[in-house]
Amino acid sequence: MQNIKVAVDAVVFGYKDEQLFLLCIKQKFGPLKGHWVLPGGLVKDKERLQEAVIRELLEETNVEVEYLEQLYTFGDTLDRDPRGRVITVTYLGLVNPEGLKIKAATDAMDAKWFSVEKLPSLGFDHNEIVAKGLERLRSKVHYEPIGFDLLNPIFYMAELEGLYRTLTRRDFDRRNFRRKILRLGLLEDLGIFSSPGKGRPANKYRFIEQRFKELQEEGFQFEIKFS
Amino acid sequence: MQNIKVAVDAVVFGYKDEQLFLLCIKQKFGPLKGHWVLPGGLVKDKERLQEAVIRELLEETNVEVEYLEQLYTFGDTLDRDPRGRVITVTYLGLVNPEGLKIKAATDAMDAKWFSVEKLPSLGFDHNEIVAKGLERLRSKVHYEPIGFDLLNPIFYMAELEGLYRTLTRRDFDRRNFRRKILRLGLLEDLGIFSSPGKGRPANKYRFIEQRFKELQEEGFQFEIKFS
DNA sequence: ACAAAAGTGTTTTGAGTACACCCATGA
DNA sequence: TCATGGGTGTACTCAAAACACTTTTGT
Repeated sequence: MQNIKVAVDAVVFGYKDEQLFLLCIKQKFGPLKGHWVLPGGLVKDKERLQEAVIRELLEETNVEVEYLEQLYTFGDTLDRDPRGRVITVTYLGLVNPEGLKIKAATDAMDAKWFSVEKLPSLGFDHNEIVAKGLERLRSKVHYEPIGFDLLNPIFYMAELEGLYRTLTRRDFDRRNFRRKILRLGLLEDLGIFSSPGKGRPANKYRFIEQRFKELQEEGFQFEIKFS
Repeated sequence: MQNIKVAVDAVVFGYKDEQLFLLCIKQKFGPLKGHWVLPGGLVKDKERLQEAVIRELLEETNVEVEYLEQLYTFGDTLDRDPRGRVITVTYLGLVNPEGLKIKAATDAMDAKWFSVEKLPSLGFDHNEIVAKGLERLRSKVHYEPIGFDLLNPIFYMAELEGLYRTLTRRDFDRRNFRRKILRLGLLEDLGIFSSPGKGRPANKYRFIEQRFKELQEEGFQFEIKFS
């Protein structure tokens, strides 16, 4: 008779000011009490996997994600928990700046956003999971328009540019990036908005979800590369 | 107390003569007795997931794969089996022509290679799993050199070309493909071999695994695209 | 000699890159 | 007016695409 438990864990990223953040919670019970870990928990018998992730995220962090996809299933740590073997189906989630802010308020609780550059040592094999999530995000951003889920629905070109700079960890020409991403025909120019600071006021843009879906039907492949 | 069982299933592809084949087995017991399904089964308590796949493949089909990677975890069919909920971690496997032949001999048993073009209706949600596997294979072949695992270690350029034609379902210029793949610097020209049929005898080539790993370290990205 | 398949060469196009330059605001 | 960042234009490079052509075998 098989004795394996099934859990879900979420690698949720947020973005702000050229920095990528990871959502963590502080363990309250169990052998890892006091350690930081990823949000997650056991799946209920009558619950879909993705539902379980969304539920745990709400319960533990009060965060709602903009984007969610299955990442990988980790199940090779045979003796992680003395009470029995656990395999965990992990998900990659993205929140926009709203989600990021809300959480900052509940900061005093047991959930916190960590800069990806200064991650603490997480419990279980969660650092490994984060690595997988980061890798997925960083590679996927090249050939799927998921970066937009980390921004406000309406954004400045410089923000999109900064996001890509942060995620790809590459430096590229501002002007060429602009042209490259505009040529895809997926951004709507919303005209000039109030100036955010110094210099000439900038236009804001919007990702045209609908247009993307249309193009996708025709076999279009989103792609943005850097030298 | 959670009551979920964990299984693995394998989507194993082979290739021959411009055709892609899928490995299936005929169910001997249970409610789906007599139906074709993917090789797989329950994971043992002290067994890694990938080990379970390899074990099941050997037990059920006597096939050894050349390549194996985790595909996706299906767990949303809450009432698939009356005896309880099962989530299944699926794997994508590739065999070279050797593996394909061996199996053809055991044909009379309960394992069989089906042309992907003429797949039967599989039990459970296995057709959905195959779709996922096909999609993964077809997209991954563009940016990772996994196609070679479907060929003999030594191959004619025309074979490689046919493989890419089959997988991408696109027609492209023979000569441009040749140049494109040679320019990557990952193939060793082994010189002229015996002529396989009509026409001028062809050179054989070998994928230089070692060279690929070296380049990968330097941040090289394998990529082969078609218009 | 001819068909068939392998291998090489050439032209054209267009995206990627690296720049210089102009524009509109705040101070 | 000057500094600052936003937006536009242009020359160069090089891979991708579309071709014609030559080479080497079997029949």
